[in-house]
Amino acid sequence: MENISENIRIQMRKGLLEYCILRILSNEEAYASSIIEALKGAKMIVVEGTLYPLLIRLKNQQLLSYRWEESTQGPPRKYYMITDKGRAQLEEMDAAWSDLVESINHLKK
Amino acid sequence: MENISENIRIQMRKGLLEYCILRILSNEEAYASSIIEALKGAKMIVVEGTLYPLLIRLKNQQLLSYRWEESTQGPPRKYYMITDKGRAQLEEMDAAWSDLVESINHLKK
DNA sequence: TTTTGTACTTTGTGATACAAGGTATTGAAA
DNA sequence: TTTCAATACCTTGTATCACAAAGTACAAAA
Repeated sequence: MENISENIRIQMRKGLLEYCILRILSNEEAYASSIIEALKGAKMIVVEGTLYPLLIRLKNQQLLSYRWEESTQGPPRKYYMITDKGRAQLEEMDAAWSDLVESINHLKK
Repeated sequence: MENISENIRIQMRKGLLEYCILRILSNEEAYASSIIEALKGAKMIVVEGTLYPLLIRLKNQQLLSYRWEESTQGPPRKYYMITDKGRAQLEEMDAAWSDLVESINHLKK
C-alpha cells in the first residue's frame, strides 16, 4: 500500500459508490463512460473494473434497468435508468447518508 | 441478507469507522467498551468483533498507543490514546471527509 | 469453589473496490 | 481487403473491511 492518502479516500468511499450511481441516474439515463465522467466531476474517481460489476449488481437487484442504443462512433452503448424500486432504495440511502453526516458531526464536537 | 436497510448503513460506514475512532480519541483516552459507548451516542453501532481488530490495526500503524490500567471492577483495561502520527492522519481524514461530503452534495444537484 | 460480569481476542464469512487483464464492435488508414 | 486505433463492455484475482460467533483471561461475589 503505497499511497496512504489515496487509500483513505478509497476506504471511505466504500458503500457510497452505489449511492452515487443511483443519485446520478435519478436525473438522467447514462452509460458506463458517462457515469464515470459524472463521478469525475464530483471528484469520485472510479475505474471500469469497479463500475461494471456494480452496475450489474444494481441491475440484478432490479434497482436499475437498461436499454441498448446505437452510437454514432463505436459500438452500441448500454444506457442505464433507475427503476421505481431503485428510487425507493435511493430514498433509504438519502436517509442513511444524512444520518451518517450527522453522526460524524456529532463526533466532531 | 435479510435487513437491506441495515446493510446499506453497514456498507456506507465502511472505512469511516477508523476515522470515527481517531476522532473520539482525539479528545480523550478510552478503552474499547467506552469507545463503543461513544459510537452508540453517535448512532454508529459496532460490535466488539469489529472494534478490537480495528484498534490493533491502528496501533500497528502507530496511529494509536495504549497503556494498561487497573479497574476497580473486573480485569484491567487497555486505554488507547492517539499519537502524533495519528493526529496527522486525522487531519488527512478530515480533509477526505470534507471532500466526500462535498462530492455527494455535488451529485445531489 | 463456582458463578457472574467485564474485558480482550480470534476465526470464518460476505461484501466491496481495485488492478490488470480480455472480448467485441466500429470506422479510418494502409 | 486488411490492419489498426478508438470505444465500450466484461472477467478474474487480490486486499480490505465489518460482522457473527465463537473463545480466553481476570476479578469479585455467591
